[in-house]
Amino acid sequence: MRGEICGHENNLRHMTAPTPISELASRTGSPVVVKGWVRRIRSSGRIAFLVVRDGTGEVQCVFSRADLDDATWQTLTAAEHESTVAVTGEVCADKRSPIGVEVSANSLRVLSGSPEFPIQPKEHGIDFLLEHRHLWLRSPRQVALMRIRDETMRAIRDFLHEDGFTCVDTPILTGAIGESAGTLFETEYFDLGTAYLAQTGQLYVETAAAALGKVYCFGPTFRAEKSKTRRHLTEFWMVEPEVAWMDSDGNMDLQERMVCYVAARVLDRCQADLGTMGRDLDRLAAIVPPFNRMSYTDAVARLQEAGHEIEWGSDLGAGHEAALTEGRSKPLFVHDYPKRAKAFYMKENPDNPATVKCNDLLAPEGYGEIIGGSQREDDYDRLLARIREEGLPEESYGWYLDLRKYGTFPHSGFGLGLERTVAWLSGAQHLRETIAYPRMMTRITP
RNA sequence: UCCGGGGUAGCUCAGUGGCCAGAGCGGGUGGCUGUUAACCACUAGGUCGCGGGUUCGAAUCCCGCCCCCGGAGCCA
Repeated sequence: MRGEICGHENNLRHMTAPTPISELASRTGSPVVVKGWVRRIRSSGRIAFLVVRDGTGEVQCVFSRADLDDATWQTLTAAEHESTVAVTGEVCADKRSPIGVEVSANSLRVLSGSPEFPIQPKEHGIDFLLEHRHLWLRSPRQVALMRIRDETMRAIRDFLHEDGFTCVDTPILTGAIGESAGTLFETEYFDLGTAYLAQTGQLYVETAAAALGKVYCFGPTFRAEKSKTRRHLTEFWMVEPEVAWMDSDGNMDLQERMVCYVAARVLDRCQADLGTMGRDLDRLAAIVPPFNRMSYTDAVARLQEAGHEIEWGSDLGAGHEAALTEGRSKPLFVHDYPKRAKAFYMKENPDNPATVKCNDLLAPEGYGEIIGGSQREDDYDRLLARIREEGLPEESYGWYLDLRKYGTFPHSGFGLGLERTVAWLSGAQHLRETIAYPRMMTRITP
């Protein structure tokens, strides 16, 4: 452990502690030990190049036959793609290096071999790559995506905490409750019958809003939908803020501020990784307030003018969303959808009872819906009526109805899909690359 | 579930009725070079998804099945 500093073994470990590759540029002329994985090797009769990465960066280590003993030279032949090595040498400035320095090596230890590493520096099919996801993660593009995802999550949490939110974790194992049955994963739960994996934390986080005012949950959610598109996973992460005394307009204000904050943070802190992804940075710089807000009714009118076949009252399809966001550089709010197209808990619009106070946020460039949000129905009788209309099991919603029975209050919230947001910000074409181990209809391993 | 595309070497693919099924990459051996997905030569490597049918002859044509891909629906 960290506290144990005495003992021969720990001293040894300390002595062989490697220098992170990210620090080499500031150590020109110094002797160093670099430990990491071999990305590439080019060896020959007189000189050899070993590109080593360690998670902080990568560096080329140069081995000159004339400067090495026979044993070290022989060892080079055992260094394979993705084997682990310890290289001892001196940091030398070199204009040809992308990081300005390379290591003039005088010794090499192969710590572990890596016979025939499956992933080559070439094109592979997606099925093969997913079958080897545990190894694919080592690729530069995947590393960049994991860092962008990490920064996106940090930015979301930082924004919410700076804004006075408290994180309240909601259960993953639940009884029969959620937006709709039929798309829930089931599992046996002792003597209590069937439990379901949560497809949202919203109903629970609503109750926490009555305790803490501004709250959010952030965790994995599960949808047993038989979706096979680039925009769907069966397990994905969602952040769900919920705010007491906030109406639908305030809800959109909050979404706008959060999305802009996150985009700015990723742009600021992930430039190199966005570069690895080939992302156009101007696209992220354009994500600033305000976002356009369009009512569902206006959206349908626009679509009809553009020749789309859509009736007022039916939900927007992928083609409609693409048409509405085409040519835009910022996300677009579409609000006040027809009641019959949306979930039971959304608050009826007093100005137009056929619609509810809700909104989607559609990302540009075809990334689609990254947020769904609404003001919640806070009237006991109306909510009960909606539960009955939808044919939901009334007895399962007792505690949810209680929230309207004991000191009800207007409140709103939304769910932002992490993977869709990361895909959009990074320019990834498919959600499956934005999470380390994507869960899809046809894949549960590795 | 529906629609479309696909399944040939470890990987990416070419091969649409006719000798023993090919290339590049990767592996192995040797050579060579301040190299950048290095290069050159040699070499090993195949149940052409599975089953049946047509034919003198099937990777190739027909039927059935399985699997994968991404689009729709659904949603974040």
